[in-house]
Parts: sequence; structure tokens; C-alpha cells
Amino acid sequence: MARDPDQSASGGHAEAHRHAIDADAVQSRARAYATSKGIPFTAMRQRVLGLLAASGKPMAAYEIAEKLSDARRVQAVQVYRALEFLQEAGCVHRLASQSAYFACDHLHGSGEMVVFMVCSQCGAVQEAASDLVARGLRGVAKTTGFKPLHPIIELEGECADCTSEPVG
Amino acid sequence: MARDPDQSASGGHAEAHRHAIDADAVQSRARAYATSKGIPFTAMRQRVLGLLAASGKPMAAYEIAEKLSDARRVQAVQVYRALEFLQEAGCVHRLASQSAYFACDHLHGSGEMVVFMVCSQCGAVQEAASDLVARGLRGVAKTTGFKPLHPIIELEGECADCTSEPVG
DNA sequence: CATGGAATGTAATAATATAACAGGCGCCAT
DNA sequence: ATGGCGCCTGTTATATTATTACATTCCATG
Ligand SMILES: [Zn+2]
Ligand SMILES: [Zn+2]
Ligand SMILES: [Zn+2]
Ligand SMILES: [Zn+2]
Repeated sequence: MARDPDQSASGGHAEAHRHAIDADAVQSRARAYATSKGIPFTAMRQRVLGLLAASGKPMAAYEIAEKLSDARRVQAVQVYRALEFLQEAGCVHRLASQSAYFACDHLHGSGEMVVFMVCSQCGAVQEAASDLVARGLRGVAKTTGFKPLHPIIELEGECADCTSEPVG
Repeated sequence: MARDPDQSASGGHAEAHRHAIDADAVQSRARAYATSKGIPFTAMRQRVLGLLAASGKPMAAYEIAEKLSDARRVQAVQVYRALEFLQEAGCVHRLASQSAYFACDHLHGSGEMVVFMVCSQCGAVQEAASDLVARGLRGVAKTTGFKPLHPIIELEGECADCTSEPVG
């Protein structure tokens, strides 16, 4: 079956409530970004990205710090620093509606407008880049003379899995 | 000139950087909502809405508390309580990208998907309801079996005024 | 080895938001 | 009227999210 050209979701297959990311792929992208910028892909950055990729779901910064703490306590500020790098690298997104962060294994174009669909029940996030949405947004912006630089498009709702399995 | 049917912005007229809301109209709507729910449109709620309407720009909750404080100090928690009511009443929106709140004098349909355009320079917010965007979003949701309940659509960028007057 | 830029570790603090609870006020059924 | 009940208020405390400041360490380079 051909893929719908107006959609490129990160989940949607048969795994039912497991949406872990391809950790190797995303780590490679982060490493490549670091190299291209001449900055190191440090252990802390790897640990944060690894955790997010394994989790497959959005996590709060303090939750990440908590999980990464062993003998030595990882402070939230260290997590925020790593997240900053990872977001620049395009490997992690921030959910404004939840103040949470999640790993992404897509390669987004620079002008692309991506929709985050966040399930209120299970917390899973699916991404979809919609050309129709992008055209609509650029349309309303143009009408009012507004120059859009950074779109935030989030749908809170219920994912397919949770709709079919009401409570779990 | 006829209004573009795919656009209904809250600013965009000739006032240049002043976007104060019709305070009377929005207060009336809040009052009507309160009456319909059988709950009071209390002094605190009026004060918060009045301030936001007069300001015409997004304000942080603590900033509102600050401005409303006179002899007696208004605590943030009281502001949050008022904001909760005002958001239910549809008179105030929350900007997820800024954790800020602003008054709205539109009457939004229940399934409507509204775009908030936030100017990084001057902080002004314009709203536009786009049918094209709504169709696009419902499209990507449907493709992945996602049931959207609460959309958050924010464009950070530069408004027409600030584009023409680069620094101010 | 010296040095400068970047990342780290640590502490403190700012900014945003909610919880908990006592008291007051209006409304309504007794 | 009066007592109960629901909602709002005032107040304090706490939770959650994010940033600032600064001394130290690491490391590539000269
Ligand atoms: Zn992505
Ligand atoms: Zn779900
Ligand atoms: Zn509105
Ligand atoms: Zn502007």
C-alpha cells in the first residue's frame, strides 16, 4: 500500500502502545549534527537522548534527571542543557502543552510544519507533517501580514489504540 | 471590501500596535456565561478580565496579580482561579508558548480551530480561524485514527507592524 | 606546557502552577 | 429565622518548570 503523501506518522503500526524510537538512528543524527557544528556529542547528551528514545513517550525534564540519577545525582539544569542541544539537533521536541520532551527519529525539512498528536490517555505522541495545514497556516499569516517563524501545532486527544481499548 | 471568509483576525486595522479589546463586549459575554451557569461574575473575575482587555496583550499570571495589587495584595492563586473561569467562558485564552493569558472578544464556535499569531517583537497576538487549517488537521488526525479534542495552534513570528518598523 | 573555549558540577533562585484549609457569603429547604 | 450547603475568598504552603551564577574540569590547539 502506498503511503499517504500528506502524512508521515511516527507510530500507527501494529505494536499497540509501544512507540520506542530507533535509538541508533537518532543517536547517529545527533552525532552528525554535533560533528557538523564542531561540538562534542557528550555523555550527558547521549544519556538524555538514549532515555527519551527508549521511553518513546514525552518526559518532564526533572523526570529525566531522576531516571538518570544513580550514585551521582543528575541535576535538572544538566538535563536542560542537554535538551537544548538535542532540540537544536532536531532529535528532540518540546511539547508546549505539557512542558515535556520527546525523541523524534524523523528528518524534518527546515520550513516544515509538524503536527504533534498527544494522547490524553496513554501519553503517546504521533507526528505528522501536513502540507495542507502548512498551506492553511501560511495563508492566514499572509492575510494578516504576519511572518511565521516558529509554529507550534499540538492536538490533544485520544489515539487509535486508546479509542479501541477504552480503559486499558 | 468584503472580509476574507477564511480569516477573522482580532487586530489588523489601522491602530498600529494598540490592540485593546472591546472591554464592554467581552465583559458582557463573561457575565452571560456566568448567568447561564448559575455562578457569579465576581469582582475578582471582572478585575482580571478588565485588566487583560485593557492591556490587549498577553500577560503572565503573576504579572496580573502584581498589577491588581493595591493596598491588599492579590495572590497569584486568586488570579489563576479567575483565569480558569474566564477561559471556560471563552473570554481568555492561554498561550502555551509563553505561559501567558490574553483577552479575546471573538465568539468561537465549539469545534473551531483558532490560530494564535504571536509577535516576538511587540508581543501582540492576532487570532484567525482557518477552515483550511482545520480541515488539514482533521485530515492528518483521521489518517492516524486520532481523535482531536483540544488543538493548540500558535505561530511565533513577526507581525505586520513590526516588519515595517524594524526596531520600533 | 600554557591557554582559551566549552562542558560540567553545584548551588541558588526565578517563574509558573496547584494543593490545602479556614472563613465568609448567598441561597434555599426546613 | 436559621441551619445547611455550595461556591468564592484569603492565606499559606508546596509542587513543578526553568534559568542564572560561578568555580572547576576537560580538551583541542598553539
Ligand atoms: Zn519530529
Ligand atoms: Zn492513547
Ligand atoms: Zn479567541
Ligand atoms: Zn509586532
